Amino acid sequence: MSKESKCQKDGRTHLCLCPLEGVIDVISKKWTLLIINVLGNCEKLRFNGLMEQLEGVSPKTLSDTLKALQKENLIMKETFNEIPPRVEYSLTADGKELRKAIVPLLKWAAERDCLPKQKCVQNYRNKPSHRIEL
Amino acid sequence: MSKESKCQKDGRTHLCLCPLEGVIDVISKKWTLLIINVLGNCEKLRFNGLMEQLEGVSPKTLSDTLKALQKENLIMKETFNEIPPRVEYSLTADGKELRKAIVPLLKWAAERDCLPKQKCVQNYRNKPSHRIEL
DNA sequence: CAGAATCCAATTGGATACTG
DNA sequence: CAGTATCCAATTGGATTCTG
Repeated sequence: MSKESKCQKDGRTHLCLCPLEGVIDVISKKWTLLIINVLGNCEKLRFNGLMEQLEGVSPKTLSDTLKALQKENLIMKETFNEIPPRVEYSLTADGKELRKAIVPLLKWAAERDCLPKQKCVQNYRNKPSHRIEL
Repeated sequence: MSKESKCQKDGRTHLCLCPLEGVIDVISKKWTLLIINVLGNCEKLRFNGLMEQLEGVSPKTLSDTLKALQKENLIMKETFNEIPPRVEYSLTADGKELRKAIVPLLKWAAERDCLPKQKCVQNYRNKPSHRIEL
């Protein structure tokens, strides 16, 4: 989804950034909510730590998503000059706000597991990224 | 995003529906949050009413999204046998729960309009789908 | 370890025209 | 009015291999 949408004002077409559409860009990316959530749970995580917590994400996708989240100022990256390299990701203040804001959504989602089609009700909570710590 | 993910249990691989991933499927669709929001604002809306409120959605996309939301039992459709035809969409109880759950997210989004890059701060609130009524 | 690079399949969604 | 039918361009994200 494009971040820019057109607004009409006094006959001229110009660009605006609509926050609601902006947030949809952010949270609609497949792994975003999960990342925000686990970083909320764990405080700091390294690249491979995230790979594990997320279970199934590819390095490319994770890398892309992390960059997008940094650009949005939702997570921060701390690099240590060591060998082997160490990099730690954590939520920014904005990211923590977002995490708070999605908690009701996560709870709503978690409570929907009474749907008939599900077969793995007892198991999914074992997935680290599905744990919600308040 | 696929609705099914694999879970391991006692050596066997079987399918499960993880609610957290399920909800991401739902809300990550481009117009979903906007639809849930305007239906929360307006109670009942007809197809073309939604088209107007949403400003920029194509009939195909709206139609697809509405079907998906019905399937998820988030909105309901009421058809009247009249000519010309009349159809009204509204939130189900589940949909209303979802709406409540996303309010913090919408507010968070609305408060982010202090970002530097924006040029249309005064205007976006005029977009009906961006109004949030509590 | 923390990614970058490449390639590719599937999904998404927009534009447009048409219909009961 | 409330969609459906087509067609198509762009985006997304997975698999895999490689590297500082």
